[in-house]
Amino acid sequence: MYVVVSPAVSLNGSESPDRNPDQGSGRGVSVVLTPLDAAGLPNGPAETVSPESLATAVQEREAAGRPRWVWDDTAHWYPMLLAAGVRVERAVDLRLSHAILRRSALTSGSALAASAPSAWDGPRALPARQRQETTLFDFDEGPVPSAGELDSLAEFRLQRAAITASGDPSRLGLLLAAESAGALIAAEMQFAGLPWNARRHDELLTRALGPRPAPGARPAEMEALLARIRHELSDPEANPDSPQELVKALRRAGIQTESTRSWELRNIKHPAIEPLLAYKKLSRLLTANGWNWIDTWVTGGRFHATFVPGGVVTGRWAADGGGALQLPHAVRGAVIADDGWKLVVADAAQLEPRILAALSGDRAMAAAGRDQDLYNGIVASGAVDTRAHAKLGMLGAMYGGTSGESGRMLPRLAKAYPHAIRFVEDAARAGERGEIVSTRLGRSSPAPSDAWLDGQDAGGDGSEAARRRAQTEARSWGRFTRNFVVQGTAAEWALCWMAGLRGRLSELAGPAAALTDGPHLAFFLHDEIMVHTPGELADDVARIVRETAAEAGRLIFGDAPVQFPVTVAIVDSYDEAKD
DNA sequence: TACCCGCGCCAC
DNA sequence: AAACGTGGCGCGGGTA
Repeated sequence: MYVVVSPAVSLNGSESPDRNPDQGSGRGVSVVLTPLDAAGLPNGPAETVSPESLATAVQEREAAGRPRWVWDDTAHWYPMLLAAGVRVERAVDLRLSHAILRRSALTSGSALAASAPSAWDGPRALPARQRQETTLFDFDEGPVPSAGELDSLAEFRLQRAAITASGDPSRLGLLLAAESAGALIAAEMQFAGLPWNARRHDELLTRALGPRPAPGARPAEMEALLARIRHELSDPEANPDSPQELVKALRRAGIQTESTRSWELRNIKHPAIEPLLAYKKLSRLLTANGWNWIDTWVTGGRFHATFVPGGVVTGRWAADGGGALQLPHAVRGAVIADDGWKLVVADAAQLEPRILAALSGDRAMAAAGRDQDLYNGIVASGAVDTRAHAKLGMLGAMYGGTSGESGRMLPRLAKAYPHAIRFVEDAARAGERGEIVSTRLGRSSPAPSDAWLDGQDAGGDGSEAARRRAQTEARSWGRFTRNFVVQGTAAEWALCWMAGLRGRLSELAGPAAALTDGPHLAFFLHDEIMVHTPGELADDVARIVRETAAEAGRLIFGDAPVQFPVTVAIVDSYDEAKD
């Protein structure tokens, strides 16, 4: 059973749907709930409810039969339901699904793929704090649509038709279910927030930087380092906050450097370098995750990150605000479970090479990862001599690295794991030819831009410079498609993992407790998840985390002989979880 | 004042 | 040792 949730639109246009109404203000249009069968045909009476009574109506239907809620944008509808204490089990996010189906090679012949760009290709609903800062619609392509174009019933039927007619409905069906579940999870995680102890964070900052300085002033530790830098450079004006000025100051002191990047400075022998590197480290901590960050992002002991499902072309999530996907290890000690609660932190071990082994059907690589660290398994097979080399080589193979240690490992890996290496090489060659590549479940890469295609044309019969530029661009796009298939399929695995985990957590404690009263997902980072749970359930959660990881592998790869082990830590503080 | 871009660095 | 994928973000320094 599906129920479409859509704004009521009157024919005279006096009520127009607003994708970003002021939540909770009472303004906004009525909402229609339309029951549908799997083919998209009505199978019950539609009901019109006021915005104020939407949550109650959803709650009632959820309790009665757990329908699959169909709406244009989870980021628009679900936060207000969550704020009212309503959790839904299943949903279809039409906007996220549309983005996948429009581009997928599996649905290239569908009416949906052929349709003109519309509001369905537009951006997600924005969180409240950004609404005044951005225009409502900001399109990369196509005209600005009228809001009335967002006809969720029609779009749902278009999507069902595209999926049914695709060569492999089960793959796309799984992908869209996982993507939509991810949208629910993202909203729930933002609602619950990551437990964040501002006092502990302040202690960490004070230990590293000194006490919080007055606004605009440097912390004491940075001031002390600055004095040392200036002394060692014999330059009382040296300014490490400006790369341009710093390069000049370094050159005046006889230090030849092209940039002020830490890795370049690290190779220079000069007494100013050590305090300079320390200064840069502290400066980064201060500006990115210092006291201002706490003031901006921590409220009520929680960091309410905005996760953006589908925000990355490969299908990875992006984040918006607070740098949620780049929380530095230096402040993870401030992530502390509530009293009597635990953090269950789980990390998929060597996820991407395992994904590659499964994608390519490379039995030797699958064997290398069986019941052990995959990189150690590669060493044990005799292909390379150390774990570091195995890791470097595999990352290079998946990223398209050619130089250094990584490039030197490639021939050995290609010999030991020919199927795996050929798989990524094929993806790279396809990209270089301008072709599209797809993940296991059917998310396809974007076509190269017109500028890229023009460049390739120009390289064919143009000057030597044009030819070289074309080759450089071709190889660059090849590195993108090479990585796309692995990173994108790893993202699918992670979505399936999370979706399965979410379901099992709600079974464990009951759906009523699943928002914040019981074990719930609190954080996600590409191949790592965190559950905030009452302490007495932590062992159960840890077991479920492992089981759902294995299930995700079976869902996507069937009985492929590749394991997907996870390292699980039950801790009070995020920094106790080993990386 | 508002915007834009390059730099550098954080995460995976 | 630094070149090889996906991102976000704050800053300095420039422009409109």
